[in-house]
Amino acid sequence: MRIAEPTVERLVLYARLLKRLQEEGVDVISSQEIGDELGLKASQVRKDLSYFGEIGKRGVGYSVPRLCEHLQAILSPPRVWRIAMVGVGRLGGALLGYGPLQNEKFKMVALFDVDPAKVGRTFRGAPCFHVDRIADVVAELAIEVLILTVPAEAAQSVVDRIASSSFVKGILNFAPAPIVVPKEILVYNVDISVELEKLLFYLKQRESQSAPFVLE
Amino acid sequence: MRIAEPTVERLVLYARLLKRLQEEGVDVISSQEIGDELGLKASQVRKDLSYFGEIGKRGVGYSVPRLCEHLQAILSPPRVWRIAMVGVGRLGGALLGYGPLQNEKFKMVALFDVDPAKVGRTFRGAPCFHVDRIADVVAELAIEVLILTVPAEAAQSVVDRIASSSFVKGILNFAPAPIVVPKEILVYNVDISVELEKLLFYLKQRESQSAPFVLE
DNA sequence: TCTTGTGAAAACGTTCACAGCA
DNA sequence: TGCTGTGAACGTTTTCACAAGA
Repeated sequence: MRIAEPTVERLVLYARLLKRLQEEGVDVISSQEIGDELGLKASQVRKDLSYFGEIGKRGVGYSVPRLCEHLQAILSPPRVWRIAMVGVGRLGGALLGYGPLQNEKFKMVALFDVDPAKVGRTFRGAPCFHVDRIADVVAELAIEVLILTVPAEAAQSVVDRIASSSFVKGILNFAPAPIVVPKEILVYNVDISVELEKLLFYLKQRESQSAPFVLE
Repeated sequence: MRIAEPTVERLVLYARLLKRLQEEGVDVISSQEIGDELGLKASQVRKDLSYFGEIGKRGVGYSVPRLCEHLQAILSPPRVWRIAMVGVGRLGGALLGYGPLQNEKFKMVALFDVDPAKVGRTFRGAPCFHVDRIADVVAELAIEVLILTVPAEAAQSVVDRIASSSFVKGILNFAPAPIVVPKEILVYNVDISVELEKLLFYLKQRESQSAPFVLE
């Protein structure tokens, strides 16, 4: 069955929350309580969880350890993904050491950059290659996922260089630019300035709504 | 009229694209061409643009300078927002210098951290205060928007300290934690590890689909 | 003829409301 | 009685299909 993207997003949040609750020694939790914690309707929580079988107990709620394990299983990868980061600038560098991204689900096996000062060095255990060598290195090291933290102008050229080989299956794109990829490659965009623009747009809207004598 | 969030997101992408096209000296563009560039259906592009009046020419397309100006006007804020960043760690530091966030739509007027080595200093023109002083400083400097780049555990406590005063109207939350805010405050979450988890989830799904003899 | 603008239809996601079970 | 699981209703967003205009 196909699981909708908003559902997957919430599943990650449930998994995080349940892990915390388990550490706190909570035994049982209701869909209502989960919803309160995460700002969701109880019915939403129940529907999301029901896609993966009956896991709660009617009249009682969800066993925290059981639901936690269940969610881990749903979100656990089939194996450890081999991933690489392209662009070890300010943002890339920050993400390399970013706690929430230190994860047992993948192994950072290579870095790529154009800066001669970085190429040849090793950062947090991952060797840095020149981007010009990306096609070869991706094949040699069997890299499956790329984290793209290059400037907008460079994003598409990186994609083009790895698109022909069928090693890369997914890209997490931080570049503020849309990238065109073959449909075999799955792309998620994290576009920081788009999020900020959206926030400012709706703040503007709210402001003009509350302002008197302005019709829009 | 209320504009749907997915529409606003695409408007930002249109604005970016049109700006580039204008610099390249392109004169006219069709909804089909815009769609091809951004991976959207032409009908989607037309519907989005039509919410703000008839801007194209039938049989011809959209005038690039005209559409560009139109989009700027839609997305332009009523004034320069006064914003602050809470948490000048690895990620916060990277965002401070991040090109796409150097923006004439807002001014970074303050930073907050708990690290004594940072408090009292100035980074990129913005003075850094101790987080304990946030309630006062937000009021003094009339800060309207916060960028939250603190650890997950600290996010809610920051919010609680500024929630009572009605200065802060929006928060861009990078902490991998849900935050509870009064409904007057608008929150956008940028949760990097959630995006990566979603990518890995769907990669897993694709893999198990193509694998033979596995029914799921 | 070509491309926009737009109602209507379809697809998608959320919420409701209640049956079913502890 | 209380809370889950779920079909049906609802609301939202996307896509279609075509009339209207350059």
